[in-house]
Amino acid sequence: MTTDPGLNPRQAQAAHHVEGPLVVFAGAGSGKTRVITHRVAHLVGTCGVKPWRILAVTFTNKAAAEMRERLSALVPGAAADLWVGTFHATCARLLRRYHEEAGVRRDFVIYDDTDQKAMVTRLMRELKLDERRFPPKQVAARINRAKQEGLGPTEVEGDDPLSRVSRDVYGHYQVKMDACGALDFGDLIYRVVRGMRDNPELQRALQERFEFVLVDEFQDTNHVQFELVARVCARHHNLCVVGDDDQSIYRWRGADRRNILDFRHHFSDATIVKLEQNYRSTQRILSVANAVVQRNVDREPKRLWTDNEEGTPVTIVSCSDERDEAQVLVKAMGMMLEAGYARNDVALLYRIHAQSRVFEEALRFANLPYRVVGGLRFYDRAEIKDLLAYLRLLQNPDDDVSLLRVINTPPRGIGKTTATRLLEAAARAGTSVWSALAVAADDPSHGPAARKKLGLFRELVAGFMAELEGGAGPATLAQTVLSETGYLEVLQEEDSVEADARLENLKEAVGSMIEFERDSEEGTLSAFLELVTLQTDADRVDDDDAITLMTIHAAKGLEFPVVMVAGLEEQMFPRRGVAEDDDPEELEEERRLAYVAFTRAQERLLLSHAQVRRVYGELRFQTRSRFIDEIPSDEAHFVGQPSTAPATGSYRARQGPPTYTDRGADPAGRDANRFGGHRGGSVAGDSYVDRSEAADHPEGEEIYQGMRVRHRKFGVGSVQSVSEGLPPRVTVLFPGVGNKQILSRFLEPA
DNA sequence: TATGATTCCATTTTT
DNA sequence: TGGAATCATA
Repeated sequence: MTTDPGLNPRQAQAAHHVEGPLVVFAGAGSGKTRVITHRVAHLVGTCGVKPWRILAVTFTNKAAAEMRERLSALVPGAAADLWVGTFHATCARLLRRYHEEAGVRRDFVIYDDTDQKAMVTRLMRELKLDERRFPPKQVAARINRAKQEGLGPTEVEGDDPLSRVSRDVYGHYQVKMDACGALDFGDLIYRVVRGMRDNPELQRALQERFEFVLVDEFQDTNHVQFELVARVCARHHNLCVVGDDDQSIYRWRGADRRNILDFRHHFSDATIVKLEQNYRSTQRILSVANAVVQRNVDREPKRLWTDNEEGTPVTIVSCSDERDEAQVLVKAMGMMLEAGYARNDVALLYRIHAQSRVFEEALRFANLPYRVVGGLRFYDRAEIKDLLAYLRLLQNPDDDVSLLRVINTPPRGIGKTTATRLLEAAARAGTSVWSALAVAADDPSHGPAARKKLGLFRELVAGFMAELEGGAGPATLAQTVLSETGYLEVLQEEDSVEADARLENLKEAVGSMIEFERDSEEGTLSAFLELVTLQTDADRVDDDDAITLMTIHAAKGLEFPVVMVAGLEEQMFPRRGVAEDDDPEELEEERRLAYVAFTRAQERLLLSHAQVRRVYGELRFQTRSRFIDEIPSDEAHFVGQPSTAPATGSYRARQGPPTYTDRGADPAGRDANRFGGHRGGSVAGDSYVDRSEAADHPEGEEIYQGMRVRHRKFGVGSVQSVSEGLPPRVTVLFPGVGNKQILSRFLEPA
């Protein structure tokens, strides 16, 4: 057995495992990615496994890209041939390759959740079902749930009205989707699995193709995903799964932790490896995270430990209300920056998106650049979806959802009445809307004006299709579509800020298509469309120097030197819905969520709670979270007014209420120097006073282009540019670091 | 067909 | 409370 440099014994054991099932319980920050990549490298490099016989599945495109990148460094040349991708992307690829065996169209389009909802809504209207009683959203959720369980329309259980309706709609939905040549996200996986169930040929082909299978984040897999990998591995038994049951936070999406917890029962000869050494966080941060998650009953026993420094105590701040909380945390952020942390080092995490607003306001007021992760995705913007709908329509005219989206966008006089008649005609004939459109010219139910307009639209689209046939790429097609439909013109004439932003977005979209044509092998429209629907904003680069705001869910897999978690109050976090059902499973998931949040922190962790909070416009008196009370008091430092009453509940009473010291000027925690000191700066209690003085006395005139300045963290650099305004912001080029935007008060002449 | 009024609803969202 | 989505009305 070779010894990989820099792998600890456990990591090496996992990395060098070759044959047979393997489960790796990888605690937060335990070097999981290293293990995975080294194992693949070992298989290819040492064992001589052909890279294209290895399948590695991740949950995000980002993780897939990262894995591929790291592998190309370890095993040059092989990385391109490996099957690395998300469940969805991998299945899409398989379905294209084996479309016949799996019984899907080769040129299928992929519907995202919005498209799916549009389809369900339309279907329910056609079926004359009461949308009030049975919200399409819920029905769609039922359909998705069924697919996650690997169940078809007839196999869905439940006798309540919603279940019946959902079952009914599900059946019709699949027929309709088929007619449209569309697959939703759930279908991608479900159809592969069904193909394998129904067609032994396909099953055998896939089993033979993949000699080694590796699944990351296995705690987040659902039932079909489990069935998929189990079937694929049934022949070679070389299934390696990696994950952490304590970080399972997607139960509500159908993820089942039993997949990893019971792995040893499903594969009785499985090797079990636990990675418990954490390389990320200080001892105190870990012990706080451990204290919270260890209260869970249903978990694989393990305890994360570290050789890292003890670190500063975790700071817990009590605030009067959510605005106060925002002010206090923003002030603390300022101190961290003064102590030498970069803005990119600091993250603010919260349980729900709605919490971000107050923080955004406070950050804007303090002039601190920030970025909010999540929210509206680029490809979800209306104008982008419009453009993509046109493009999808060209690829597959039977795609009803896309057709209906653009048939009157921009407005071309095809109103509701005409559209409804067209839909009815399609339903009567049992065809796609496009087919109905072809015969609409002879359909007497449309008036002469309507017929003419429908004909014009059909010709317009047919013209685009001819261009596609002629070999035009996505960028060219997009430009043609935007100009010939009058889409650009309408926006230009509107001449508003919003319209300009839309034009800008469309430009960016076309730009990305040009890039795609240049960089990708195929460069085809269908390849582009697939990429775009399976991609999220998480993949977009975020290299600007800013403080990061996001939900805890979005933070999974990331790490930051400084992490703040807001809103540690009962009902908020742990989150409880209006329906006061005490589901212990849900509480355990909240606890895992807290564990994920806390273990994002490398050096400093700050938690806050408010005593009063406005929720849906109503004032609510909050009790601090039980999670706070579960933290060992010698690991924490309490700041601010003590909370009203300690949380009550079934948990063990702590050793008496925590003692909060006066918050005063020190929300960042006393004695910041205790931590290592390599950050150089102190987070002195009075440092924010300097900041306010600095704001009163702008130092703009003292800083000039080309000047050499010193920053506590980045060292000496040269000023590239100075922006006007209060406070003045300076771009400085630090050798070896790059350009940084820095407030002038953090700089001194060098 | 476009706008303003009204009503409804409200965790988390890897694809 | 605030936003999105739907409805009513010119």
